[in-house]
Amino acid sequence: MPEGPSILLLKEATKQFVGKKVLTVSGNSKMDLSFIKNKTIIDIKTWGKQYLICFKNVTIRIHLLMFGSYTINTSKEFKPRLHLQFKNGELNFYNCSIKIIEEELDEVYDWNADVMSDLWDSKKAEKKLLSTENTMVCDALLDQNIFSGVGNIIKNEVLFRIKVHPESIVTKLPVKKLREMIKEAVKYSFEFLEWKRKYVLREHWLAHSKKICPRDNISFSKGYLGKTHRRSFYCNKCQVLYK
DNA sequence: ATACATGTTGGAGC
DNA sequence: GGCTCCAACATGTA
Repeated sequence: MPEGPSILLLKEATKQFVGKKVLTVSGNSKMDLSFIKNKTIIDIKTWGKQYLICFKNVTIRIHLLMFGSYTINTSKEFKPRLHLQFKNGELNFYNCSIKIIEEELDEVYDWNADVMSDLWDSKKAEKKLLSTENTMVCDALLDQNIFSGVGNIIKNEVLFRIKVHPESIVTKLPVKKLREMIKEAVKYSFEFLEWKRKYVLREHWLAHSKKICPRDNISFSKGYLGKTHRRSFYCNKCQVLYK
């Protein structure tokens, strides 16, 4: 489930644990995380698709990858990768990737690259995009160093909205189009967030996993494009190829 | 019911 | 070293 907006919802739902002390740590993670027992969560942050549980001097990074899931104050039948027990409540993560971060987060993360952060910097994104060489827009949108939080659904929807073919080369886009792409990546992410919150995300898809272009009423093309080989749905008629 | 997917990482091979 | 491909992880959905 997790593109950036979904992780923001996870953050919202777990803010209740900030200030709480971890009473028990368990799970089937290969990593030894017992050292966070009796530590207090001082903050919960996100960077794109990454969920960050902050303790004094250390952060636990959770990435839900493609099929990760979580439960709050309930549990599933099978064993979680990570279970955190609090005095009132619990937090469980399943099938996720876990990392321990000991560095200062500001050293690890470029907050300006997170499309949903208050610190998002579109000018900086533009600079990064202009410094790419021979890069397709379908790959650029998925580049977490440029658009942290953007995933495949957002990619497909943004390109459809701005009428750009996924195989277009970033540096061949007119500057106006490039800026439109940057702007729309942010705008769509926030719309995604609100639709997801109301469980109506899917019904708002115009391109992703669709068969027919709603603008031209002709078949969408489907391909595993770019270096990332991720599914692209696009209309050869209304989405312009800049090459 | 078989195949595929909202993602990333690390290693092999060139 | 850098690029690309591939397997691996694992579950919900069509």
